[in-house]
Amino acid sequence: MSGRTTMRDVAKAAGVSPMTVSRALRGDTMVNQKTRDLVRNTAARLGYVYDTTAQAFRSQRSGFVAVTLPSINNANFADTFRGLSETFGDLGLQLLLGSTNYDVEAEEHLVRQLLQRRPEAVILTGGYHTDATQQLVRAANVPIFEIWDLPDNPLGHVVGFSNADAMKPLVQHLAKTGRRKLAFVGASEGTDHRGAERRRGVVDAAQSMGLPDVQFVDAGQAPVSMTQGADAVRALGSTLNDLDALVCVSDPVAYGALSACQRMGIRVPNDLAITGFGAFEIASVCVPSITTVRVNAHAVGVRVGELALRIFDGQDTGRSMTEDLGSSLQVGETS
Amino acid sequence: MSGRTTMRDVAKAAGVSPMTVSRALRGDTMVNQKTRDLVRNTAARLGYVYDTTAQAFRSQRSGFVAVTLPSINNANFADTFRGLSETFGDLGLQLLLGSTNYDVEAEEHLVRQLLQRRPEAVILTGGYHTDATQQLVRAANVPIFEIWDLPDNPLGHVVGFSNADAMKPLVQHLAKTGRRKLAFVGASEGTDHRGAERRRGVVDAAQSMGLPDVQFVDAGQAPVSMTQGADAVRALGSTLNDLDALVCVSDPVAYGALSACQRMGIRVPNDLAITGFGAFEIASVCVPSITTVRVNAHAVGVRVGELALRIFDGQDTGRSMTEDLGSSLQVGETS
DNA sequence: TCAACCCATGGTATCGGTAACAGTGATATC
DNA sequence: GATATCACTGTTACCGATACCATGGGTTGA
Repeated sequence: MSGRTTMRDVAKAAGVSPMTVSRALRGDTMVNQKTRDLVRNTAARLGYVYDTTAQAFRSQRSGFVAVTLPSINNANFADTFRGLSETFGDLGLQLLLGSTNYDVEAEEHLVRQLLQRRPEAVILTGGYHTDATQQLVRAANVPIFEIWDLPDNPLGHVVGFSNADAMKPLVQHLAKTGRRKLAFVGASEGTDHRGAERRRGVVDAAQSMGLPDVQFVDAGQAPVSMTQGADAVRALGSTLNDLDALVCVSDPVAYGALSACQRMGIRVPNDLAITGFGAFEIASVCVPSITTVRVNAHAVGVRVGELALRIFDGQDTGRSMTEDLGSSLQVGETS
Repeated sequence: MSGRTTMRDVAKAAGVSPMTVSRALRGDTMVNQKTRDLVRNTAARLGYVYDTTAQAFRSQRSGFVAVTLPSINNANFADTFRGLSETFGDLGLQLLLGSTNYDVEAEEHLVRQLLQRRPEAVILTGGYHTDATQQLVRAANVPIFEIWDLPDNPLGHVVGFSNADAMKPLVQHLAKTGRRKLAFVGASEGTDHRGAERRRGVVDAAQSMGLPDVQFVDAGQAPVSMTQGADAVRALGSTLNDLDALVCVSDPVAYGALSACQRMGIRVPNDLAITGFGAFEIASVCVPSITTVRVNAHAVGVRVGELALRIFDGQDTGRSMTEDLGSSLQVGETS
């Protein structure tokens, strides 16, 4: 009477054992249909609410999957999360979400906390983590997924794409349309690992194509916002005249750069090309539309869920799987 | 040996009782500093990972706060979530997030699932729910918060603002600058309750100011995207010439409308005014910048956390609190 | 010297489900 | 008619932490 209604109460009211209540409510095991209905009705009548914590405790299966994202306020990561949510939801698993704010130390703290909930799988964005984080998730002894990147030494499974390789077709496209002097607009060194990879891809591609050195425009701490992108470009001032193209770390940054150019009277794409990354909605809606790189963020989430299902089902145990979902150039009006 | 390391193992290795390990690791209770260090070192050496599920079970405190949002892919809701995350994180509580996709039935399903985790508080976006949802959360007997709205019959506490009232200064501003024939661009009836409130606010304000009837432009299912906004405006065709202003349900929709106008050669604001809602970053960055309504999404999250703290501390028990955080007009270049 | 008190620690029962195994009655098989 | 098989239900013992109470040794004060 003091606490909430439990299975025991339901059992008593229905005249059966608690075990039968457990079976009737879960539905997977054998119970007479009549008994099942009786129990379910009784439970509903008493307003019984199943206690997943107790179930998780006894069965040693939390029903959780831990997910870390650099930022939740990002359409692409949100899409990935949606994909994960749908797929794992179908498996009866709930997502435990944490945001690292692009900081590996924060990620470590977060992972420590998430692991205490005994997740049945761990999904980390990116392939760059502190040593402690790596040790922790390895010791957890559950499937590990690294997403949105193709790490050299993965912790477990990988579903992503090469951020560096993704930039090659973009640079080729720019070179082919006569742009030679490029600048990369991105976050300060050391904050955004995937952004740094993209920059590396641009620098390497430019070099291999015989273009002059790629200038770096520091737009501040990750995640770089539209405003930061606009400010960084505005700060370039007349230096902009020497450039042929601004290769931005993301579409929001590219859009900020575009708006700054519009305010400064620089004609895009005539005077300057601008490119983004991520194929955010704004890239195709804005005027002029932005040349960008499409990555299927939603598919990353779905694919992780599908692989996890195969692993839980006992297929593909042991072997670490890597899925390169690739990326594709999406040419817009800014180049 | 078979399972994971438990407190018993740590206790044995450190030569103390499990009870002492429990106290030493939690840190709030009385333990000799030397013993505490010994236990902590032993735990670290053994790679012990605290089991929050067991703790939650035994102490009947899950450490969870349930949150439902209409969509995670929305900068404003993401800001609210961030505010919640920060504030509840400081209280040692973890957020359990679910997305309803603007559907009260989906919300009911979600709430049912979340309550099984025995959250210590429930936070629902909006004030419109199914009867079953209302019954469920009431029966849960924990603090309830409804956010982003000011419901007439709140379930518990409220932190938000009036979506209808927020539109009044906007319509006044439009009227004052000579715009008379307004159209509201938003989601189909019945999908977006807060959007419908905004529309009602516009209709009422226009009426009380003696403006002609406000036309409704259906842009499709919520959440209405930039693309949907652009398509809806494009579909209006020459009808646009009869209008003075497009009042859009959100900034993304307004931006879509703006881009459509730019492509159609309609001059904004000369031929047509456009307004948004939410003060998304794009509203201030784009050219021309969009007139919008600023709501402090982040503050909603923070405020809920602060109120929850007061409730948990035993102050303000019983009484239902309502916090109207208001909103403010942010005039841009599109009007 | 002894009661009163505090600090630090240990022992035991228990939170609400379910795994594992043990019945029980009905029907099928030889 | 005895046995095997099946469908269904019950009994018992936990999962890993901690609430609650007990206890031992040291200090204080009269």
